Amino acid sequence: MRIPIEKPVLVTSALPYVNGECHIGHLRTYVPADIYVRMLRKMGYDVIFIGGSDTHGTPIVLSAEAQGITPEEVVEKYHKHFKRTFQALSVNFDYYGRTDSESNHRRTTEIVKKLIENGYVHKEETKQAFCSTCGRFLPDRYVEGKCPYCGAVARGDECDQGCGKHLEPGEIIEPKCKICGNEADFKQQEHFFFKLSSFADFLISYLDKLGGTRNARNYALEWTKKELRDWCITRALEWGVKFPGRDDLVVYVWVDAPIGYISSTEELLGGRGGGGEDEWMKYWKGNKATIVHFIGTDIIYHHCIFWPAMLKGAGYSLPDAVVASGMVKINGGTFSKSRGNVVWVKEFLERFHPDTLRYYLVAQSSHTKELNFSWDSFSMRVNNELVAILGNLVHRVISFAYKNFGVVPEGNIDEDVFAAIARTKEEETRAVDEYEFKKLVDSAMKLADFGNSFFQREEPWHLIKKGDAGRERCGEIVKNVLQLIKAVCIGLEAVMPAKMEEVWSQLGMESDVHSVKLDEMMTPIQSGQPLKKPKRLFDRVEL
RNA sequence: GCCGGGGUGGCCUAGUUGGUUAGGGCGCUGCACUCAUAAUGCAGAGGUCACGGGUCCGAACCCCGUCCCCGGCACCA
Repeated sequence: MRIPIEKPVLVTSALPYVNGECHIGHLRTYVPADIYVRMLRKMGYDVIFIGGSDTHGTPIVLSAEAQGITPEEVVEKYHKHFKRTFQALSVNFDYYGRTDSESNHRRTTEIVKKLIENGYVHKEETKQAFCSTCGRFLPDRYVEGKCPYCGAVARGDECDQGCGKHLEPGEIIEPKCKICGNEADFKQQEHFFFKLSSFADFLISYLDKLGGTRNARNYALEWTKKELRDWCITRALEWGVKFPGRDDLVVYVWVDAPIGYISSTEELLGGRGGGGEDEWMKYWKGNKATIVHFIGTDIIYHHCIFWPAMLKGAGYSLPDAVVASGMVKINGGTFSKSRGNVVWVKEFLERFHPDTLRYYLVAQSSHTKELNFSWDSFSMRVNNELVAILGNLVHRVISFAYKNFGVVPEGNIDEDVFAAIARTKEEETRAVDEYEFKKLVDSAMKLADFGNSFFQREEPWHLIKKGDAGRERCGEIVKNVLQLIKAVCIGLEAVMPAKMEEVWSQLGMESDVHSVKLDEMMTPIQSGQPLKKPKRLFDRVEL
């Protein structure tokens, strides 16, 4: 689906939970989001790109305790880490915020109050596991015991290894705290619930029109067919956004996390432009903008069910599209830190150029499908595609041209060449509309292939030795292939911004490759423009 | 169990409304080329599209049944 060109666009990328380092699984969402934003800008859209760190919740509190530091310090450490990682990978957010910011606390409080005012929140007494050794209430994932039905080991609210039954609070036998290993018991506690059940009809019609990838919509629609249970939106915890009027409760992280999209927009636009402090409302009130969320398939529920219901209940604009990327596997297995089945981005970048990773992440599989990372497939992509097809084309042609002409030679661009470029431009545009980033790179690489084939067929290295006429025809061939390189470069800038900047410079282009529009693929390269001495683009990967 | 996504030559994979010899990549074989990072180009071998039935002039694609793989099943970031 093509989004309307007249409206401003807000693209967000899921907020990383900052209690550990960035691994390549995270990037499956951030890199395509960045590529999408770059492509939209090339296509003439007015876009802002928002991201941020998710900073609240029990895991961060526990992580802090384990390290003997405060939650603030944990958050600070990994927030910086993620921010630096994104910079290193050219994932250029217009604003990268955090959910523990003053403005997010304020916006979350405002929205929760609005939900209460509108009658969407109610109080309930529930049983909650409590560990007296740790002195805290335990979320389900930290409770372990026996299933009352089959006797198997059960966790929290589900008998996950036995009969699979859902367990009501208090049902589990011999509950233990997974943090300290001691016995836990259940206490009565007052909690607040969001009336998700009253949004069922709204969600069905909303999801029906929701753009983005099919997997997100299908999953979410499936849930709406079942009974929607009300959400418990409070936790007995210190670290978080206080529930209005209650000092002992904070809101559940999935309330304040997505609100981070709004508060980050506020922080970005707060003091900007003629719109004054309310500039952000253009994006979040009255459906005046297009909102696109990039997420992983693991959080579809929160973005397609819970979040739109909250926005609707509090009177905010609704997301127009949710783009969900498939999960990353490593060597065919699930991600596991303990088993060492993990690839850390930091270590990756010590060995390889960030653009090779950006390329791999989108070239390896279609966006909504699972991506199975292996070093073998990585080296194959780099050596057979980036080195052999793209790097080689750029290097052989610019080397030849630089040596024999020094500038872009005179000559006309062939019809065939323009036709191939036009076709590529169309394919690339369609790929963006469909959120098929693999098709984007495949299409650009096909054009590079065409360039190699064209150069080979015309044998300019023979022509150059055949007098003035030969030299003239040779120049024309070279100009044609330089035109192809220029077009390939524009399309691939979104995928490999740093590397394409190098190519752009070798071509002797004066403009900024990052702000060039897609239409320029068809603009003839200027004859007489001085070429730069070429350097290799990519090194072969030897494992 | 329920729901979703898959099962296409040795391997990975395209094929969105059914239509001429099922595309591409890796690997493999042969030839050509030397501008280029032993990179490139051209040609070739290799598939009963999981299995069984059905609809149709015609099905990888639609319907029914069977088998196998993966993921989700809610308060877990």
